[in-house]
Amino acid sequence: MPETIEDLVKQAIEAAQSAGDLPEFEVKEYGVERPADTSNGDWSSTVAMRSARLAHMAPAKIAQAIVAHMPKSNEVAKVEVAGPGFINFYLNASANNEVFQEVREKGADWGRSDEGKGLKINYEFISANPTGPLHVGHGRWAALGDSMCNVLDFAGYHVDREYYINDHGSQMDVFGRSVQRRYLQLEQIMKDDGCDLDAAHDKLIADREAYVADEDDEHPETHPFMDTFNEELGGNSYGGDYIVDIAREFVEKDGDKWVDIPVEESLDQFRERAYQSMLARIKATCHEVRCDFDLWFSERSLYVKDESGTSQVDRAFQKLDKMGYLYKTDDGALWFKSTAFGDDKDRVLIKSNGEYTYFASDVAYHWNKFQRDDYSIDLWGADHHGYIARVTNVCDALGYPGKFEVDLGQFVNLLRNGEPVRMSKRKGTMITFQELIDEVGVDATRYTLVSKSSNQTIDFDIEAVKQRNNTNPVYYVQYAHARVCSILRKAAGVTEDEALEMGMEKVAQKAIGDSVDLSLLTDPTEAALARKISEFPDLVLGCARDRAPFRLTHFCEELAGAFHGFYANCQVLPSEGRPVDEALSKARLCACDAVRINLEVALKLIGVSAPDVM
RNA sequence: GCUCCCUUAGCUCAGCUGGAUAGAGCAUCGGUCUUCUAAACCGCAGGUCAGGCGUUCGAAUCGCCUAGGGAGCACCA
Repeated sequence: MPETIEDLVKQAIEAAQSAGDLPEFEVKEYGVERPADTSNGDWSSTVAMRSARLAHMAPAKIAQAIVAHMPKSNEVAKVEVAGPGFINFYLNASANNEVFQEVREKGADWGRSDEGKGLKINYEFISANPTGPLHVGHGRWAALGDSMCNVLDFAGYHVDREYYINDHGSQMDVFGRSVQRRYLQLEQIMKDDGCDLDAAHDKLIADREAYVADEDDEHPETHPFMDTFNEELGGNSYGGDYIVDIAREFVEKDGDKWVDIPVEESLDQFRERAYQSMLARIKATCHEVRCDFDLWFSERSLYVKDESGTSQVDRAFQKLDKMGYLYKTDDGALWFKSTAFGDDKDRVLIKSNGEYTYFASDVAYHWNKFQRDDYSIDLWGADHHGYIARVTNVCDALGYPGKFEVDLGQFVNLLRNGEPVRMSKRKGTMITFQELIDEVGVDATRYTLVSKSSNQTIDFDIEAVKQRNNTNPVYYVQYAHARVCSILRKAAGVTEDEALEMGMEKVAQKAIGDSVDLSLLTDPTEAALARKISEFPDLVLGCARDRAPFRLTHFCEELAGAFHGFYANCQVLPSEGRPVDEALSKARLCACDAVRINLEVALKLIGVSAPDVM
């Protein structure tokens, strides 16, 4: 429809110019948009105001000249000049309502486009270390990243979803040693107390709880195991309960097999198997929140030597070196000339002790991405913003300028009844993302986490998001969907079970039939519904372009609101005391079905379910 | 000191790449179910868009400055 309006304006201007009512000038933008207020029409053009300077005429005069030469159209009922020079278009009812049938024809593809023309985008997100469970912040990246990928896919891009596993650095050893220590403690307790594994496990957890509760370390006698654990690992350890849980898996599988083996000899076992266990938990959580990846990329793989004896990191360095972007300092460290691209300082790739930095991996990793995809987007937490310049610069240096983008997300504050949930990294206390979704549910969690602009910090109040009432927008939207389904079932004369079996598509078809006269829909709430639905394709494009999936939640609420308003104002099915003409009823059912489809499509994009019954 | 994000109604936030009288939801108050799901609808009230200067036909939106809040400035990952 915006194209139609733009075309009409274009023709009108040309006609006005050849008639001599307007001077010759070049139009850059026709400024076709939807007025915020419906009383200003269905579509509007600001071309007159935009052209005032070029035409040397008052905007209102230009607008009048354009309107005077406006060609007739079957779809436009009225064109008016308003305000300082707006040209407002009022569509006739049937043109406005056609969108209901259009949605039904397109079904799950309503709003899909090929705007991206299949450009291959690599979208990397979450990428949490495999040394601990996901927390709420990661949950936000899951909700945001997955929704963003859905939107990009829907807008015609080819999206590769990727999780980068930081399984290479020294934190992996720390992780392995932590599990190893806990394993030895479990075995020790079982031996000393003569108890079973459950009791030993409970003892360690209780010891940990005492440690966490003992804020100023005034009662060390209540947590001897935690203190020994910290002491033995020199404070370089992971303390969370999950470490004990993983250690427990070792006891279950291997018994006391490792007790008398030197710790350095069993470390590989503990590190590797604990890693796999943790990764499996992370994958399970991601899957549960409907966030699945195309590739779990291992950082280690970048260091594996091929037949030629070089790794991906080696080859990436060679490439940079050939272009003159690397240099060594006397202490043996290897540097990337990030300042050549405007960074504050150069960045270390290999430390003077010979170890590779995290950045070294990232160089090879991003190079790897560009060999597979056309464009790379990383979703990072706001605390990593200082890291953007060096990676961007390395992508430039590798020959991919303008192909790398970072989307930053601000943090999540976890609250309960308005009070901050206390978490201590030192003490290893936190609420995991898994615990969060267990408590509040996937739908409410995802909806809440995606519903705000990514550069806004979120206050996630557990008790508020748990509320199953009108204070929670996710249920407002889902309720609208369930209501629509209920009407369609009733119209088709099928039960909930039958509908489940048939699918709502067929239920709707049975209820509506083939011939529908949409021009019967003349109520303002019906017009509002059509208008809201017709905004959807443009909205999806905007979400993709601006990396702003949160707008979908606003759309869902607006569409649900438009539907509830329509429902209250317009009887769909005839009932006692409220007769409805059969043709009108069918037309309204058609509108209902379009709402159903659009809500399903929009909710699916943000990974939230659309229940048929509530 | 430098970099990034934020500041809009009592609260939580929109405002779609500068447009018409700045909008929702929640909370408060007042109405609406014997009738298609009241998890809903309708209505009242609520604002110096943090402050200032500038850009122009037009600024919550763009630029500069100031104030306040958050995050980051590693040979950690």
